[in-house]
Amino acid sequence: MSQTVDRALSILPLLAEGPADLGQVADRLGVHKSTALRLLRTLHEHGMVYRQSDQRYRLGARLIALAQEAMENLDIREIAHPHLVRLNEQCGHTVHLAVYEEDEVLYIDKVESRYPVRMYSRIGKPVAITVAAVAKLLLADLPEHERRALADKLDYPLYTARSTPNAPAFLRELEKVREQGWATDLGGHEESINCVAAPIRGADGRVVAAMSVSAPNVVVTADELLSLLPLVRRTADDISGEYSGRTSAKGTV
Amino acid sequence: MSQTVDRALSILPLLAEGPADLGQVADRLGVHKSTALRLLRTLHEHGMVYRQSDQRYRLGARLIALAQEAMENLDIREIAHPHLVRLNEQCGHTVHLAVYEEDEVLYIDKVESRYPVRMYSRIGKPVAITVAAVAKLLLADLPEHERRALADKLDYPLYTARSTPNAPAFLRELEKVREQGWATDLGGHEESINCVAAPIRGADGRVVAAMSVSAPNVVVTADELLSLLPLVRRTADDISGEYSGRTSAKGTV
DNA sequence: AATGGACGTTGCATGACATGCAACGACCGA
DNA sequence: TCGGTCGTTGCATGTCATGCAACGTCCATT
Repeated sequence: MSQTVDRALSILPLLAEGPADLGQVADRLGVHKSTALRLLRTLHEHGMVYRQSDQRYRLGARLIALAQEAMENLDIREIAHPHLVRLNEQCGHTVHLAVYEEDEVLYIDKVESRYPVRMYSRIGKPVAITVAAVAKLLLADLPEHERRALADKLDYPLYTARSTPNAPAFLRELEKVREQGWATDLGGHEESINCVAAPIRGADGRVVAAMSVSAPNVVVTADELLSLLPLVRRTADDISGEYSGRTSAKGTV
Repeated sequence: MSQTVDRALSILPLLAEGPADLGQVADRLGVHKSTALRLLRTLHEHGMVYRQSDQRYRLGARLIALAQEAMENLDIREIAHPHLVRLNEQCGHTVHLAVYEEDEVLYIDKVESRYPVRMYSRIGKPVAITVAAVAKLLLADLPEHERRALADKLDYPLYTARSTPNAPAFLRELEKVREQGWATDLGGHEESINCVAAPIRGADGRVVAAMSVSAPNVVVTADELLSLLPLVRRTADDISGEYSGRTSAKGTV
């Protein structure tokens, strides 16, 4: 691996925390100022970082544009979207689509109940991996050794009293999710929010994505939300079928 | 500028067009396969590219996550600025915009008072975290354990007789601010200066920034300044709406 | 089965180039 | 006016990125 590139890329998450000046970047990288300057200049030429008026650096617009393109290239997203919209029309709640990649789970699509306009605001954000229903489904499908290794590596923040507290509890939960083929998050992330989720599978049966319906319990109780499970699972299965080529888009009404 | 980093970054827009294998990347870059391999490996370690099951590379999840953070950092100031200017035109006083970042509260924008008497502050400078109205709003929104931990860590300098004296008093004040949804600083930082502040919230309801109007009491009394509260809150809500995508900026269709 | 080709991967010798140093200029606060 | 901080630049050094060639593997073809 390349030391120079490694250093340059290390600057990006550093700047994601907030703007930083040259000296701060150099310190955090453990290199000379002039070295940091050259790296930042190169990043700047590619638009990955932006230099604001006070001369401090922050992440650049090009990064955002690239990420947009990256998401549009995910074909699961394209296939799933109309199904998510239809589900949203039927139940009225927020619908999420998420994928797993290298120790992270990301929301890649969202249909917000109250607003017809597609919102990108939260898309791309890593989800609370230890409690989110979609995360459980995606991790439950990993080979056992990977699952175990990942569970040990994770932090288990106690968002609420119902958050998954530690690795053993998480592994037990994943086992349960694996067997039943669906998952919930009942107030594990935010006290008043419940989710119910179902997996989307590829032709080989492996889970390629997961979708969920979320609603605050001031709108519907957990039981009422759970009654949507058959509908959620059917939607997920429809997407699975289309993604793996078993059915066409037109076939599902 | 660094040749190695330059080449590595050139891979990203290339992959944005769609997945590519090692040979294609090497060709497009005009380098040897082994060179391209090393660059891709480094990118991979940082999560910027992802290797899908057919061994082809595509843009990775970390890129999307980074972009998400970048947007959240970039947007608020740009969106807020015209609103701040308009508010300043209406009331004539100094207007501040601040965000919370790693145990600090920073001013990220400021519109100067039209009155000759101006208060000292600088964009990018940490605010007096224990007394500033914007700081109270931003800290009041933190999860309780973080709030408590931070309150214990802070110093409580007695700028004036009305400065917050210690952690318990600060936590009580934060609780009050949290409930009422706005905050003031009446001579807590400088004897003669009063502020009134309101929170700006993202789509998920969390406080992403705070804005305030400040004026010395030789210009307006505290009561007169407080009468501006509805206007300040309305401005903050307008910014919140635009930031979270519920409304669009004026002039854009 | 056998063979050829395409592709990813790995040590290695070479020199291109990234690095740290020191010096300079600009800016800010005292 | 002066000292201090910060960004910037030219340069000598040697680190480290590079291309080469060889190897392993997987398919498709014969």
